[in-house]
Amino acid sequence: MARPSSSDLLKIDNLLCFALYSAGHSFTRLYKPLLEPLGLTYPQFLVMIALWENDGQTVSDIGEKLLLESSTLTPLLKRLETAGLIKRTRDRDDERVVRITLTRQGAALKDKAATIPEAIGCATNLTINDVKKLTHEIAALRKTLQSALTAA
Amino acid sequence: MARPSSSDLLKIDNLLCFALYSAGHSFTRLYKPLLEPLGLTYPQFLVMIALWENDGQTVSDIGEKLLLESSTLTPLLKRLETAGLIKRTRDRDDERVVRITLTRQGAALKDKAATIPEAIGCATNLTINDVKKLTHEIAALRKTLQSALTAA
DNA sequence: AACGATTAGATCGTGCGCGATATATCTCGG
DNA sequence: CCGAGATATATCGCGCACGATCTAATCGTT
Repeated sequence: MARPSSSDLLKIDNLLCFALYSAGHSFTRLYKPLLEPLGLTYPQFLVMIALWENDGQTVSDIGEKLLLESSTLTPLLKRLETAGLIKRTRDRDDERVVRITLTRQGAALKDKAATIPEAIGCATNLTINDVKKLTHEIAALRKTLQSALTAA
Repeated sequence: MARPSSSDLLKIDNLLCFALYSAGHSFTRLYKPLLEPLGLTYPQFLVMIALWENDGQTVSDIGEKLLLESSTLTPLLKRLETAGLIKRTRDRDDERVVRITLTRQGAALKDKAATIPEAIGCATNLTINDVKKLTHEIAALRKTLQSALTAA
């Protein structure tokens, strides 16, 4: 097996990072028409999923889960609050902390969202096991990259 | 093997789309300090790679390659032009078309960039073959998703 | 030649996503 | 109890990323 030349490594189609980048955007485009009826953008959908999984998280809890900064989350959460899906309340015991809780509407939205992952799954044209395997591999890669980042 | 329940499917860590989304961002963060000396952002880097591979492409050529719209590319290309890395010129034969060509500086930047993919490759902690395999799988997935999109 | 339809880019408004910085609150040593 | 640091969130500016819309150029048909 030949060692890859630097010219190979600089081809767009050989770059793992570009594959991830473009596949991620493709997913966002695919989700868009499904999320529109719920009034959610794709990142907002991810935040809602995190909350359905575990209500009452703090801003930084969500940030750790989704790998997002407060500068991204604060405006996004304000939009979700304006939409009536969540409430942002300062923690009594520590006024620095903002705790995010689902409103009744926000919690109810979960049922409408329940059908979405299956529809997306179909579009991937992969078996459930292939999806599982790929998800796991990419998540492991993300962990490796993140630890390389925090080490630096 | 049990059929996955809808509650499983709505867990963030089981979502292929989230794995891609977050791993993509992790890559961007990893590239950032390496691209800073070149004066490039990550999407700008991708455009430069496309041009190093094939100089003189049109805006829509680049858009097709990278799956980006003119509304994204036009401002980005203007920034690259301001930075002196490319030139934007209307095609003589068809004045609607804008052709993107590398300046001497833009072409020269390729040498500096050549070391980056290897540094990134190391950080993935994967073998060259694993990277290749994963890249291929994700690219195939992207193609499936995109064809689902254009079909709709 | 002429005009409707198509095409290539550009522009605009909205929503991420982040680094740098600001503000408010808490913690801890003395 | 007080001030120095630490912590949680917010704010700001910049650069994507996209859909909707605009403009200018080209193409096709008559």
